Amino acid sequence: MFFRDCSGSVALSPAMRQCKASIRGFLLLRVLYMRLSRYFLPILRENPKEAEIVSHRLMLRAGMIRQESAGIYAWLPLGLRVLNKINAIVREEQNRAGAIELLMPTMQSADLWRESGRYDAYGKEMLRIKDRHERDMLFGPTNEEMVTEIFRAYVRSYKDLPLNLYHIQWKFRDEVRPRFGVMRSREFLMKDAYSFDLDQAGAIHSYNKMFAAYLRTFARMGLKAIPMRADTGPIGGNLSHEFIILASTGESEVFCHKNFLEMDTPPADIDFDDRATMQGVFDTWTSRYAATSEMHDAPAFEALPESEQVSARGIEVGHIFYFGTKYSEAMKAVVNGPDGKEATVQMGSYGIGPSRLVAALIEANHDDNGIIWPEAVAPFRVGLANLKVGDAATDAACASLYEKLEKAGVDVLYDDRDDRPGAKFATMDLIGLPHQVIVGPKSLAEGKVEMKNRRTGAREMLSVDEVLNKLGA
RNA sequence: CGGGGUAUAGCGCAGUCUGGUAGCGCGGAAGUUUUGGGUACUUCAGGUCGUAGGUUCGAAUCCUGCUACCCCGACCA
Repeated sequence: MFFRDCSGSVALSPAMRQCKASIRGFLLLRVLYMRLSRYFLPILRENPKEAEIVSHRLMLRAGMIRQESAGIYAWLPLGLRVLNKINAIVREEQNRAGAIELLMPTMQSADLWRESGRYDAYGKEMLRIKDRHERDMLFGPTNEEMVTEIFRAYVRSYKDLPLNLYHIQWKFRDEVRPRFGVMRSREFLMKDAYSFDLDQAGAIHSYNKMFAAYLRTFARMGLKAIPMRADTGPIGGNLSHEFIILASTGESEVFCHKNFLEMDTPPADIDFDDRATMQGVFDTWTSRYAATSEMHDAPAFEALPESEQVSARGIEVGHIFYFGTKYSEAMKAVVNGPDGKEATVQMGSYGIGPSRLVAALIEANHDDNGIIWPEAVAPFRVGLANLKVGDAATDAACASLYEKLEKAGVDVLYDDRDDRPGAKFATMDLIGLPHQVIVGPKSLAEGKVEMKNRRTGAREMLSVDEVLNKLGA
């Protein structure tokens, strides 16, 4: 606006002119950015042989990821868009629950881990590296030590509690056998949050807050995640839940009450600061039977009426832990309490794997033709297909639709490639955008375009205005 | 970490047994054709056959070492 106003009468300085030009260039780039002919979407027509499970196959075919080493992947533009959408939801829900984002480094000093005793305990899964000065470093598999170090450096008073710090950052665990694409990779993205409280009651409340936030997070992605009592593994502690989504290709066997599939998730305006409310959420969601095979209690499960038993396979998408003073004690993270005495802080940690979630979402949402993205995480909401590039009327209709959708802030990918209709349909179905707007000379002759719902397959013949209306543009 | 396997064009594969200087399909480029569910045809480009060494007049092919990747199990966000 400012530039348009001054461009007419006022002489611009060279710097201003350059600035204006670069802004115009930026806008132009933004428009071209989502034209398929100018995008980077390396689709594979054939199935890569190494991909055993459907999500891995579809991620490779849809040009979302590329393997660079065993268990190490590059995220291509389409995959990155999904990852970012997931991260955005995770962030919103973490913030809503009172967690605060920071960013810690991937490389850590071994000394930090020697303090907690985990440098030797962690085993070969931890990637150990020496720097040029022969100092022992490591690529972090998790961050309890580092966040505790940061906490103890600054926090001295109980008045600064409770505190929950999180980041979304790449982790490395040198898995013996990475497989299933990004489902079990060595390098993976993790949202890890760490809570600090003065006492156990406070720590339980922090745990419950994350518990509720996780239920909301997964629900927003269209996933029904079931919290299951879990083993704590090398993190330690005695209270822990895994969040599992049911999928036939899941890695673990799970058992639960069928009611989980119908339970309501906490609303957005629930009071995260009210202990009773949070405890209520926790109690409700842990009142029914739910366990992974490691924690399975067969007699208790079989005591349920058979019609209420669900025995299935599941994918772990989140894991939360309350471990008390395991790290704060070893690393001397203490605060002065109201009584003037030093108290060792109570901690918990809370992980979600966004990169794994991408695969899990595909496992839960696909058909023979490809991926079916839930709206909330779709790389683009709308796919606009021009069935006859070069036809003036079709080109004009697409350009107009494209521009209006863009202006309304609708994520749209415009397939303007000079290609056969069949190829475009196949591409759209493969990459799974929720809405397809199909524009060709036949329907256009009647003043209509076709809108197809990827999930239901339902097609409607609509006017351009009706399409814009439906998409909220 | 145990067991099994693979490595030849961007992807999927044949050729290896029986040594003679590399081929098919898809994809890519150019063209003609076609235009509402991966169109057909023509032409073209693209490979030091994972790597190092050995045997041989000659190695993708035979021998040895190494590396990478995949699968099955035991382990894990």
